[in-house]
Amino acid sequence: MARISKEPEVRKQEILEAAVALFSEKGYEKTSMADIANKVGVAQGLCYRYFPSKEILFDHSLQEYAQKIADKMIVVLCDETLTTAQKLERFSSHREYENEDDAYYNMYHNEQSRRIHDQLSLRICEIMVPVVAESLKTANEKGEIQIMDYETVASFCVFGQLGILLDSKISADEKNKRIKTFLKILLGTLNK
Amino acid sequence: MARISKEPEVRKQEILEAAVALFSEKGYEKTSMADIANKVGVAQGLCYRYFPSKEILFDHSLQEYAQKIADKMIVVLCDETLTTAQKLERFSSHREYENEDDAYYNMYHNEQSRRIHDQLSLRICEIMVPVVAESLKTANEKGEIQIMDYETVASFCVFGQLGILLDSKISADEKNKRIKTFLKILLGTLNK
Amino acid sequence: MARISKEPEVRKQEILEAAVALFSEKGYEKTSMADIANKVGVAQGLCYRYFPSKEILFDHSLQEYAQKIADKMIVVLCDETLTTAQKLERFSSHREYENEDDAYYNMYHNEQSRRIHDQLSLRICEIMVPVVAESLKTANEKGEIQIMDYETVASFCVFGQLGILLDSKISADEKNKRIKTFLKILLGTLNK
Amino acid sequence: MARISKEPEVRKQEILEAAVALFSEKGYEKTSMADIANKVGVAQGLCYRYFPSKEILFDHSLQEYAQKIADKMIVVLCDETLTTAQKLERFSSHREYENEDDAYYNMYHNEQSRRIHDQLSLRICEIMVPVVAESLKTANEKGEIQIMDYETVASFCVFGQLGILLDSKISADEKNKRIKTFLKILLGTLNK
DNA sequence: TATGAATGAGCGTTCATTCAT
DNA sequence: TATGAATGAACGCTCATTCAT
Repeated sequence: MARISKEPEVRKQEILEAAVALFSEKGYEKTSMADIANKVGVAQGLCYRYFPSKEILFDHSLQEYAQKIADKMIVVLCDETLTTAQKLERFSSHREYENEDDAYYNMYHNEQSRRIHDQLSLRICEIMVPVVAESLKTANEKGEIQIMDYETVASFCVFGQLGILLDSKISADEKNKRIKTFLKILLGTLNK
Repeated sequence: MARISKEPEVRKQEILEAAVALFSEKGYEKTSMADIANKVGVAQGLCYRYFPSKEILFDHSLQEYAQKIADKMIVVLCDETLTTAQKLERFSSHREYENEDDAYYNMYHNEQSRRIHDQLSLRICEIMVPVVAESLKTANEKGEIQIMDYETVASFCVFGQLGILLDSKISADEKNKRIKTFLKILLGTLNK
Repeated sequence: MARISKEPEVRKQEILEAAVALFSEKGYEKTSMADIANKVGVAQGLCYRYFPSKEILFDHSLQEYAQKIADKMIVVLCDETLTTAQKLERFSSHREYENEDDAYYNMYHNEQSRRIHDQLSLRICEIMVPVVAESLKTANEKGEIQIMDYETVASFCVFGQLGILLDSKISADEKNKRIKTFLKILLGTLNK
Repeated sequence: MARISKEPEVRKQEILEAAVALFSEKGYEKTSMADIANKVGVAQGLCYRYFPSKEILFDHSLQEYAQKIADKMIVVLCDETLTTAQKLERFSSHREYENEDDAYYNMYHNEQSRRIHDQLSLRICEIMVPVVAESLKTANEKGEIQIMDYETVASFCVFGQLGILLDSKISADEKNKRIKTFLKILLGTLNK
């Protein structure tokens, strides 16, 4: 086949994107390196130039996706024009972070890949905790709220949402409502 | 080889136990059905009499283990001789639920099997939420605390701990302290 | 389970019937001894009391079925009230030998089991040749037709139909017509 | 092991030839993909690059062999230097189409593989019927014989031989004689 | 005669990875 | 940098058959 050379960085990213899409669609085991190479339109061997093993490629994919979702959340959190209350409002509306258009959408909605979904959720939370902690600290300094252990509170605020978000029996609207209400009370009453 | 017949229920449990042990030790992919059969001391094919596929055996294992850990937690939660404060005290001391003696110990401590660890943690939380909700309701009726949406609060209390528990950079003692402190404040201040 | 003893002959027949049904439905390889035992409602081991191996059970099944179909054909051939022409008429109407009600019907109509179909067709032909030869001899003696080598003629008459019968592109009516027409001419013109 | 790359077409053919040889020798079930790969001197997995399953490889083998035998027959049928009588003469001498030297020889002579033999015979017949029909048509136009439904006559001529050819109790010479004699009479007397 | 849990060998298939080109 | 044919090891799974009861 015609041999198309590209900038290494570009190729690497292409492979990563394809991997994310396929892992999210079919899960780790059901996705083969051949599938990924195929999707990129590239020889199997090439993937090994950029990622030494499937395992490692998978880890990068997970990180890539988690970071991508987290980045969207961070934009809201760091928007200095919003009050903490407003941030909460928007933050708990999880739908903003997903987009039917991009390759990542499936991961949240394909029951087939629950395993990946679980891991991904945890990775996103891990990324978010320090960011939220920082955000709480700033709010605290502004006098909006007063708490002592930012890390712990942030951790509860972030991971605490998982139970509700992962529960497929609750509607999206209900999820928003519950999370928002709870966080408001929690952060509000934590004021001394 | 000498042929040893057992009650189906017994055999099934034997296989399940071996599966739990091995999956927790080496992870899903690195554990083969042959490994499991070997550990039980039984022909490989026999496993398929009781579990139609490795996937299904794995799901049962996960459930089995999650339930086992959860059961230990539930004992504390339902101990009517303890006050809510005491429950919190003991509850946040996670070590009680693990036991170096049993086959399950590895799962929490083998970095090799983080994937399983993640899933397991989530499954345990899922089991605990309704139990905790019930517990909160009881406490509420006793007048110890006053909250409105037990489910949501329970969900945050349970899943909220994950961030701290899964963080390998925090010592066990520190974990206990942070969780206990946070929950005390949360449940205390939630009183109207 | 309740242990139901039956006359050996009856049991053997039961197993044979179940085997015929399943082999015809799913083919040799896709049918397991367990399937057969299940269908009879009997323990797997029991089948081995009556048939020493699956291979042998299969051979018996094929023979059983071929004989069953052949028997129906033979009835027509041996009906002394019919003339040779009439026999031809009815004989070529293959549908008479199949019956949607019985377990055997599938074999002719399940594209999945072409392999078995092929073998079965040949076995039926093998059974029919000597019978047809005898029939031709009788007709000859009556002066209806005159031929020399009954065996050869019978063989051609019987196997010669296969090409038409096995051709899925020809309708049943057309098959009848072609076979009847050909045989009429052949047998008619063989008169000296 | 030393890695020897070949043109896909070449490799595919190699595998096909090995498959034909082994299937014919030991039958479908007794031949494993490992056997085939071994015979080619190649990794087992490679076979799956060219044939997605054993089943499909088998079908191709059958077709390959049937076509090979049929091709030899067709050469005779299409030899314009022979009269129809001569063709019959040579045609019925089946031995010409088999060759102890080639890998295919066993198939006809190994009682072990009767199943394959049966299927193969039918496949060959299917290939031959239209060719023979065409040949009859040509002969007809030359005025040598006169018949109406080439297809039907061809089908009887071809499939009709099976009973005799497959009968292991008849010697090869006797088979020739019977077939030749019958066909001569049949085709001769079909003239109007 | 009948059960059905247990055996054990083998098979088809997959796939991460390598390497000659 | 890129190809893709080839490797080879392992794995999940099936199943005919056995045997203690």
